[in-house]
Amino acid sequence: MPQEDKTATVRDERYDPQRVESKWFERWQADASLYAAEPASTKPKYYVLEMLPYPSGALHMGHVRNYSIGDALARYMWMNGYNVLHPMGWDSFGLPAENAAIANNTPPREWTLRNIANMKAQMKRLGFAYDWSREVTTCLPDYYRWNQWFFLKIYERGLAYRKKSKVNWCPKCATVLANEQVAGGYCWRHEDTLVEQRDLEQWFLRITNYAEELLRDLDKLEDWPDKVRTMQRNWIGRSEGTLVDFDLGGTVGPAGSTITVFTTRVDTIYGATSVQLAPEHPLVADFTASNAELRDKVEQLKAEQRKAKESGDIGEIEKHGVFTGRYAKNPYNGEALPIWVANYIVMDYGTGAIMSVPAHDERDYEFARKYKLPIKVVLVPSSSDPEETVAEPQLPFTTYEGVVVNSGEFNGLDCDDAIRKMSEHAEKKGFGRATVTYRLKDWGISRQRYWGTPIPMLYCEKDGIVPVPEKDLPVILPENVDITLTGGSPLGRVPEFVNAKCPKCGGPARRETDTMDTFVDSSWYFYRYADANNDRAPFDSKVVGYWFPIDQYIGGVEHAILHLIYSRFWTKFMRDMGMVENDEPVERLFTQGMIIKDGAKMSKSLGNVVTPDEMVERYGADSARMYTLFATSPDSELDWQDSGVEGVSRFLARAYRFVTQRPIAGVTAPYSPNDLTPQARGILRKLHQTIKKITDDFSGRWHFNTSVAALMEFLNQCVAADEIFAAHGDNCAPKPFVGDVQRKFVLLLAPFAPYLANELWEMLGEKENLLRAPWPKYDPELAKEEEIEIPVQVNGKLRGRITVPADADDGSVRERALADEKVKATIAGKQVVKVIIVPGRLVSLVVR
RNA sequence: GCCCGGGUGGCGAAACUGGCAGACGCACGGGACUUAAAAUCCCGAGUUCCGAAAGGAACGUAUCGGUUCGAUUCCGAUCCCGGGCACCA
Repeated sequence: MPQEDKTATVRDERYDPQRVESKWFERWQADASLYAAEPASTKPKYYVLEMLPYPSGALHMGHVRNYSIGDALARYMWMNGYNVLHPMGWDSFGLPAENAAIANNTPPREWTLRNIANMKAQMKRLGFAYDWSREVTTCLPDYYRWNQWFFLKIYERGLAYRKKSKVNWCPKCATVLANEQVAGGYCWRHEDTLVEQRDLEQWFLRITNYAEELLRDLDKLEDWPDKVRTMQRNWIGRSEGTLVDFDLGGTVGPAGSTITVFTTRVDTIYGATSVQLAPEHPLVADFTASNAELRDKVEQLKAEQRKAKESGDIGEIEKHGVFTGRYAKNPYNGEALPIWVANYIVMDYGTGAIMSVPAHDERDYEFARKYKLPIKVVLVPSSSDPEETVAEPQLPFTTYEGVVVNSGEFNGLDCDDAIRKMSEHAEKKGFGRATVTYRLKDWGISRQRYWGTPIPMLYCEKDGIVPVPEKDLPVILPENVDITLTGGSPLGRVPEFVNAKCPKCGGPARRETDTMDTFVDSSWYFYRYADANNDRAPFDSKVVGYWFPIDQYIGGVEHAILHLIYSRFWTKFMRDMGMVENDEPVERLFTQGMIIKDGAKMSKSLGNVVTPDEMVERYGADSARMYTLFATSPDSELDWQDSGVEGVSRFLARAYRFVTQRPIAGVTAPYSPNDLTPQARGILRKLHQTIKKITDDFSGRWHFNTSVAALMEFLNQCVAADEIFAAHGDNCAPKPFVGDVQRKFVLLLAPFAPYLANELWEMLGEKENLLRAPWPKYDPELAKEEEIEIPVQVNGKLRGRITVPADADDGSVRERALADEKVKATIAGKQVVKVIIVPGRLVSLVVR
């Protein structure tokens, strides 16, 4: 029989991943529709998404890990009958392309597209099942034109505005630097040049309009990691407090001028002994106008603060301050408080001005001690004993568990009441009001860079700021721009780009030369996947309505804040525009751990990098992928060990042999488990336990490391039953049984090692695409153990083991336990006080 | 300083709801096959102690304490590692 001959030839062949993988690679290359999502389907939809990479040149192992998780899930969902959307794209604008262009004299576009081609080839070689017909490349006009379109919509709705704002400026480069290009306050290219802060006109998006909703809706994201939700909550930084106006008494500015301070502890305001201003506070300039000495001191404070901020330790700045010689009136008690300028007060939180209450604030206490300012107690610990005289609290006393004293009409209130009543009082009298502040700032999107989306705005001498009309989009990013020159936005040096006509008056106008932050690109790219080739709109709302929200998003935790907040913001504003119906883009989020090796994060500078290419070459894609899943659970840090890849590779070779030594092709007749030998029944039982285990892992905790371990256990048991699976094993187990075991094993392997699984699937005579083959179902009856071993504890210590039928009742288990020789010896001469039986798990005896 | 994770054999790890700690893999030791090696297959193994052996005992999940018949798991305190935020008023 020809069939037998074929079996004989494969049997001696060793598992050669290169041969197997190149064969399937070629086939998959030829079939573009293989992983295509169906536009309309009666199947339930499933949108699985992995964070798109920046095309830096080559994939690293972190990518392989990320994408192996998503790919396993996508394949599993396909096999479970879902219409799966599993796309990929390129976050391809950004600074490295410009740096590379300068270093290699290659235009950013060319450099980027070359990298994309290389990384796409790597992804294909790794066997990731992406629908490439939906590929999104953010640096191409058919994508970024929609960034521009969105910008116009945002501007129309008043959510984009222009404001002066501080940027990093290197005087030697004569250009703006991104934060990442500033190291310890110095320029990255000129290590001896201090970076300055300059005021530049920049475009901002009003994300703060959504601060409250972004915060509130975090509660809805139950399938996001708590860690990410907490990080976002902190980032938004909602804080309730009170604004209070301190009258300047006409000493400066027009009569009636005030300083507004923000405080969360208005209950302590009677204890304020000074007012502290940030060095950047606008009033400071007025105070120093006629006092050169004071001005110098303030400049010094400013410099100290800037330096501390840049080097990231504003938290440890040594507190300095200077008295301005002016006073402000505390509206609650009329006290005149000295106004100071201090280096630890920052302008970009609250109002840049605080009231200083040394007795009840750590920082104010420290400052007051240093400069010998008065310390006034207005809060004492609430005592359970009303007779007890008011204790002098240990200073500074900063908790909310206190009672207000020395505070006029508010004496005796506890903190929460005092805060409420004193805010109301201020409001009634007109010198203050309760307020909410956020740490979240509006999103500055202007970048003085070349390689980004041009902001579609014009400046006309007559008409001022004029948006580019929608019909003129896209504003194409010009090529052949010299970006090696220094001095502001590179686009500003391209006259053909800058010089334009005002769409209103037809007169000369100047184009905006800044480009957009690349986080704009990644804020909505996943909507584009749903309708990637639409040339009339960013996407069709109906199509997006079908696919959204994203069922599962997978990526690194490093994007927990910026990318994921901007994305949520973008979704909310698109919803308000009527473009989408979902409030949130992502239903479930998974953040995988990073990869370390030899105790440190894998990085080129540390020289501990393992590349996907070398892994694929040495072990094949299946082994490399499966190892990233096997080494540890996906959410943990992965400690890379080359020998671990070897282990997985050995397992795959065993799996190959397991099927090829006796491939039962095309035999699918039913068989009765009752006709099997005990050993074969054991295998069948283990098979169904393994199906359950892996199915549970996919629907639950995603501990794919234990899924792979379960496959290994199963295979080990099969290998031990050699006579069943060896050639000519017919008299040990019937063919239908062997074929059934082999097919199900291959199906279980498919999400983790797609190349090998497809090869074995074909070898078993299957013609149908493995992705469309149904995921095996486990049968609880077949998975059930007949006999189980139960430990017996005496006074909490393990003293014996008994073997009982799986369905034994408590009475017989108890009898067995007490009859066990070792147990009997231990409890001899003692009285059994209590017997605890946990069905199927253990017996615990308490004796005296 | 505050908020999250985490600490288990020689190594990577597992243990889902409080129920046999160390599954699975690596490395290691022994054996089979081989002229030999590689590959493969089988067996062993937490530590310490007792025993010639079969076998047995004690200890053991960062440290100390608590709850419980029983704790890697729950509670309290401490130490260490990683991440996030940080004079945020």
